[in-house]
Amino acid sequence: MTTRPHATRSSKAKATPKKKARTTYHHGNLRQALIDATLRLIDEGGPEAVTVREAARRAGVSPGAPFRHFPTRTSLMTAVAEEATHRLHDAVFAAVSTSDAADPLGALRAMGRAYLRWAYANPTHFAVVSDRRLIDYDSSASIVRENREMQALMVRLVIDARKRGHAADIDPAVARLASRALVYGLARMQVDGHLPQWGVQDTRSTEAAEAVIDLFIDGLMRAARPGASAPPRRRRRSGP
Amino acid sequence: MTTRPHATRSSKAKATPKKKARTTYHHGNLRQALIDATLRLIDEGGPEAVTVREAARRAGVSPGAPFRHFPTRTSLMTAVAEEATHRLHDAVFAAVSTSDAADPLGALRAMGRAYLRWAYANPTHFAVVSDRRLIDYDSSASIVRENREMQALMVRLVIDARKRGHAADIDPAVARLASRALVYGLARMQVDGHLPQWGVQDTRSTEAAEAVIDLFIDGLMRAARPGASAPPRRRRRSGP
DNA sequence: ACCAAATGTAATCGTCGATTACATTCAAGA
DNA sequence: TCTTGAATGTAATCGACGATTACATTTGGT
Repeated sequence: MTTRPHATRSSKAKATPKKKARTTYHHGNLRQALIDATLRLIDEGGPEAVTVREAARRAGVSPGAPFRHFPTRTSLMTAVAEEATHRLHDAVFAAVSTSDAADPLGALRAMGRAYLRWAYANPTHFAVVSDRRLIDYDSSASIVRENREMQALMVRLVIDARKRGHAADIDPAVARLASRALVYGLARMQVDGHLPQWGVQDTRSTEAAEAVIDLFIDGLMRAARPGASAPPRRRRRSGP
Repeated sequence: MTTRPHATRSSKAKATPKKKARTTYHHGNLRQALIDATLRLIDEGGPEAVTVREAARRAGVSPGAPFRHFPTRTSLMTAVAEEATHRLHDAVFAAVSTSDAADPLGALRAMGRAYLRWAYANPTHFAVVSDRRLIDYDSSASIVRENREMQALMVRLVIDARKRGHAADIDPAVARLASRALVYGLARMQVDGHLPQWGVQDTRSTEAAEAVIDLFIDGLMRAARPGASAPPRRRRRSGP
């Protein structure tokens, strides 16, 4: 919050001269414009900096206009999270779908990498997706469903790896929690400002995070049981 | 935040009949009373629910009174984070200090466990500590110092383990990041509501998390290099 | 006993989220 | 093409909040 009124005030109208003084009475696509404006606000000052009024201002409409589309601030945030979850979901599934079906651990690695790459490339979206206090999680069927699907995919890969003898003989529940925690922790640390804030262009964050994932998958799941039959070992980054 | 005015209003005065109508003009220890009230507010509705006015209300003082002690809402949150960081710091160091100096990996495990146990037992404090957007991180020398000390301790343990040949031949930077991410992820997932919300009494969350830590330390750091000389293997939970 | 510093009160300002009544525009059916 | 109701934006309002100031009370040292 909350407020920080002076900063908000200074940026309210003068700092955004791009406001092109809409000529039509109806905006045209206010709903999406509000979502986009919200994303920009999060980019600039974090989720706490989001203000329905400011989003309306940037969309060039009156403070009450958003009410038609989003009756509460939470519903606006939830809409943003809905869009973000959908993108994350697609990125993850796309990565897994192009990986070798006979190598579930490779797919798991691809999944983790895709998740992280997305989170690092879109810290704004990730911040909204990951903090369930910001949104009305259960009110969005799509968010719940797509999250379930990602969870289920991960579970399936872990179980498959164990069946094929690619993974160590570990309690699957523990392995699952470890996988989630590792990836989530890497992403959240970045978002929460616990890691060096290198630019988006800089690949060091991504590389470090992917090294951790490789360490986890190779070392733990595979090498922890050296006698197990392992699938053909692909060199890193040989995939798409 | 941000407001949720009706809920706030309903609890403003009537729901807290314990307000003992302070007879003295001066409160006595308003500063600490405000910090305590803030912690209770976070417990009830998360960090976003914290309101300087409500904290003042619960302390039984006027809305302007906190200004003497905390000129901004952020400074109040920072004070809370200061206290929380100190407790976390002490818990972590106490755990490590009572562990075997010849077993750095055991100490690392104890460190991770202590961190997690603290976070799970005090999700409120942890939420404030971990989200640096809520506070003015650099303004608090003690927060910065104590965090640095915890970081340094972890690095020392990892390096020591490698020197003694207890840890696998892994890039220390990667191992460090992995350790941090794993523990942070476990704690943050709990706080962010991504794990089953078992009661504080229920030990399942803690047990699951500690199993992950054990998996990480035993499986990855140690067993990943089966030939390495390992310290005397203590059974789990044999320590304090 | 006195006074200055510390501490709390009262009042005020501008912003925010939420909500209503009202105005304007659009689009579907005649 | 014209009408009309639904969709959409405006204006105005309410109570709460963060911040800040002037003023009142208390406290503790001398």
